[in-house]
Amino acid sequence: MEEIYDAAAVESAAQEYWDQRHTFEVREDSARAKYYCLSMFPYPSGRLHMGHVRNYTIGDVLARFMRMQGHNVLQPMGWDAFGLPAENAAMSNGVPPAKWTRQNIAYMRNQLKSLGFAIDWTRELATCDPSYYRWNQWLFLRMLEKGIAYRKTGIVNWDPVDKTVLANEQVIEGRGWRTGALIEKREIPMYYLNITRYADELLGALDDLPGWPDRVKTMQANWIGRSEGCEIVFPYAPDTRAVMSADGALKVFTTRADTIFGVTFMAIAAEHPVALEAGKSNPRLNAFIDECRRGSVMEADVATQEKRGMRTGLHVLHPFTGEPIEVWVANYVLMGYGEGAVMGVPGHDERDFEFALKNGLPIVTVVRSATGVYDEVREPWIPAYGEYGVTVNSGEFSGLEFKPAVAAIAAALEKTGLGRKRIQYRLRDWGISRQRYWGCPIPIIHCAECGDLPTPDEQLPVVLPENLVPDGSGNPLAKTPAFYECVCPKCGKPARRETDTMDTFVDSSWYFLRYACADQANAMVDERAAYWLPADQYIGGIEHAILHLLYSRFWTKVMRDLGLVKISEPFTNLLTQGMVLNDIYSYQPPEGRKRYFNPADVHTRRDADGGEIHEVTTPESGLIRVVHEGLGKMSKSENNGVDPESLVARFGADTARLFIMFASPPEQTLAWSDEGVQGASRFIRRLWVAVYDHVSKGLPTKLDTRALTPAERDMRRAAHQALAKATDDIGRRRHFNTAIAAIMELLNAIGRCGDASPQGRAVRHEALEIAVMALSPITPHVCHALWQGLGHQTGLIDERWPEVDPAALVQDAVEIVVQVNGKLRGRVSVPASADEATIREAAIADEHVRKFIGDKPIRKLIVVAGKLVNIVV
RNA sequence: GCCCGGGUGGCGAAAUCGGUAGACGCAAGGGACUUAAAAUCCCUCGGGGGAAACCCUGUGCCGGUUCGAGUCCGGCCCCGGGCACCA
Repeated sequence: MEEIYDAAAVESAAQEYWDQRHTFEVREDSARAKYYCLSMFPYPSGRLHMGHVRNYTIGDVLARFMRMQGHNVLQPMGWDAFGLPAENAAMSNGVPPAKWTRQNIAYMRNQLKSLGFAIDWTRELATCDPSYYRWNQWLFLRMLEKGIAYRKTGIVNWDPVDKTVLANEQVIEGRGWRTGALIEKREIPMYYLNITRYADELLGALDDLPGWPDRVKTMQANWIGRSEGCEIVFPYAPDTRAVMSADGALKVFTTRADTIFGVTFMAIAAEHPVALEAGKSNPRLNAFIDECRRGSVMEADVATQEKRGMRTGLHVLHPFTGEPIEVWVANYVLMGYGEGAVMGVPGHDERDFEFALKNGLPIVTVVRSATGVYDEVREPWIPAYGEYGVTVNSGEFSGLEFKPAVAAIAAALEKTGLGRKRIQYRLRDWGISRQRYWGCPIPIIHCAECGDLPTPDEQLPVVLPENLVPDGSGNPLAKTPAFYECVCPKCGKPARRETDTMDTFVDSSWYFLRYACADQANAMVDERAAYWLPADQYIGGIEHAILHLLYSRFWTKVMRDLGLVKISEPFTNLLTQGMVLNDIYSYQPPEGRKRYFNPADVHTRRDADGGEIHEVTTPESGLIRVVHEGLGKMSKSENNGVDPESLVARFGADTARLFIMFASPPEQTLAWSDEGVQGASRFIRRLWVAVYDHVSKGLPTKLDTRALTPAERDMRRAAHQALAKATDDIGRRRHFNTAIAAIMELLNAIGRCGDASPQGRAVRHEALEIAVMALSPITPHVCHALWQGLGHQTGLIDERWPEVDPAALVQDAVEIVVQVNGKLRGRVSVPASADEATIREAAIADEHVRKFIGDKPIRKLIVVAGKLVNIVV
């Protein structure tokens, strides 16, 4: 082996070795245990960033580790290739999204290859290829047949200047990002997937996912949000009936039917038909409705905005008392969620309480506190008002606890047809229509006479033209007759093709199935999916904890119900990687769009008061001062990614991999800093030198474990302890940083041991082999070279993971910590086999401990076997 | 606003089931080697006191449970993620 470690030479040699032997190409093999190691595929944004390196190194460590444990390992890679950034890039530089995307894929593929991941590249896929997205279209049509896909209206952000629909990300403080125009809500027809049909199963099946982190399961359960309650009908009063020129009712859902007698107002959404009718004859109300219809559709905005309302002057009737109740329009009630109406119980709901105070509405106490905290609800609000208690002022339903009250009220409502018990989910159906170009076309044909028809299967795929360049003024597909002009499959007359495309979450909801059979031209999936799925390990960012992971679970269940797969859940084990954060710097010019600057280009200095000043030199305006917005996940939109390329060029892929794995455990959020990269590089060089020094003196004699000196036994124990720790940390705990620390400690121990005797060299040889093998999943290239340096002809990746020798771990004596009143006062060494009485005596006998006991009587003495004694005086 | 995480030295972190707080590394300071630099090796390194032995104190803040709390419970503060059209 070479004396000097040359990362570039070592890495290209190792990669060539694997490539030539097609080491990571795998076939289905029913005789071997399979291990499908899946990482979330990247969006081809242009360059890898450290979040990708972290994600794919975690996957690679597990793939290589499991392979060395004897599994048939599949680790695939692909591209989540449709999406908004390609259109944005097209707008700024005139390149078609397809070209931009494919260039990025080519570049990033090379970056991934330079990092030496054990990927089967023969299965690579990109979601923008017709051979992939045709199956989106095909399955969508099957869903349409089953009624899982359907059409209804939905609300979108509308930019009135560019006359285009904007993504939430493109709405900044209520204005369009390019035009600065105030955004309006607009209702348009869209396609939806009926995920709520699966709500119950998606919720219940979380219990069958022991390999998922609790925090993800909790988030999903809360997102689905099952609540038991009542649907209650408030019939129109005569005034409302007159305005609506029909009979009707406001329908609400509530989990607090026990408070029905506390209803003092009704709140409806601005888009509600009753609101719209009432607005026609009331200009002030109409203006308020208009105001509500502007602004954001985002839940975060709706929830934080000031709660405002205006009376309609109309009334509905209380289902029990028949009393008229005033109907208000409120900006916090959303039409898209439930029936667009809620009952207002200011006595026992905090939001209603504030609304009532502000608008001078009556507050009625209808629940008596179970703990006697209050008699009557009055200002200010206290949390106890919202708690369960016993009903009062509720007519025949007074004096009941929560559950019996709800049961009695629901039964009474059912009798009169004015309500019933119902289960409601917070989860809403998944709207998949996007008024955008760079996505999978929705395979629908609109015929003036025959209506909306599915594109016949034999005409699939509906191919997206790849040469268009969006300009920000709406979907270019809608301006391209060659795309949208078509023939009605039913009547043969000219018809118009749907120009909306699918949400890119559709693409990512099943790509992991396609990897099993990416070359299959005649079906969405084939029998190979049955071999590989479910994925044994899925790895990806915690930011996908809800949407992507929930959609993938839903999609899998739909495919199961269509008989396409046998599995119900796609991912057996989930590792949610913490985000790699970096500083965000921005500059808001007096006019136009906010610009973001990469932290690498920002210079920070201190002003006279010690405050920080951040500056960037720009070609067009010279030195400008930028604002530090804080830390955020590395993303293209905030331009705070760190390209690993320079790190790889300077130190090599192994150092980059080792550094990111050593920085923290994978689930933890990581604020980016390259401090410490020197240490990773240094450690690899030290390992190289240790192996070189060892083998340059010739290969050792055979190890004879019975003929070791105490020091040699210590060395051997250190090696096997490190192996045991690394095996457990990688295989079970997934704490790669402490596995690395254990191997560092081992190398330190090897360095301290100067034993040059034949058995001393044999022990060192074993220890070095353990260090090289245990580190190999993390730094595979250098370990590949060192393995050959240690005298092996084989490729390390084809070796079996070493076994811990239990005999090597045996210790004669153990150190026991002695506390007096919980404070550390001494340490005693006792035989490993010592019983409790011996330990107790040794502890009390310790001179230093006695000083602290003094002449005080021992009141209590706790012995923790093998660890600690606590003496209480 | 709601849901989910996190907060430990100058920095990244460790402490796996309530039992020695700071393993392993970075940075810094001191020293060795060198004409010099780099690299490498050795020593110091939470704060306070002390010549030292050692003592006191310390895991975001306030309170509690326990022989013993970074870890469990209650209340807060701050940071990050998600909130359905960024991916």
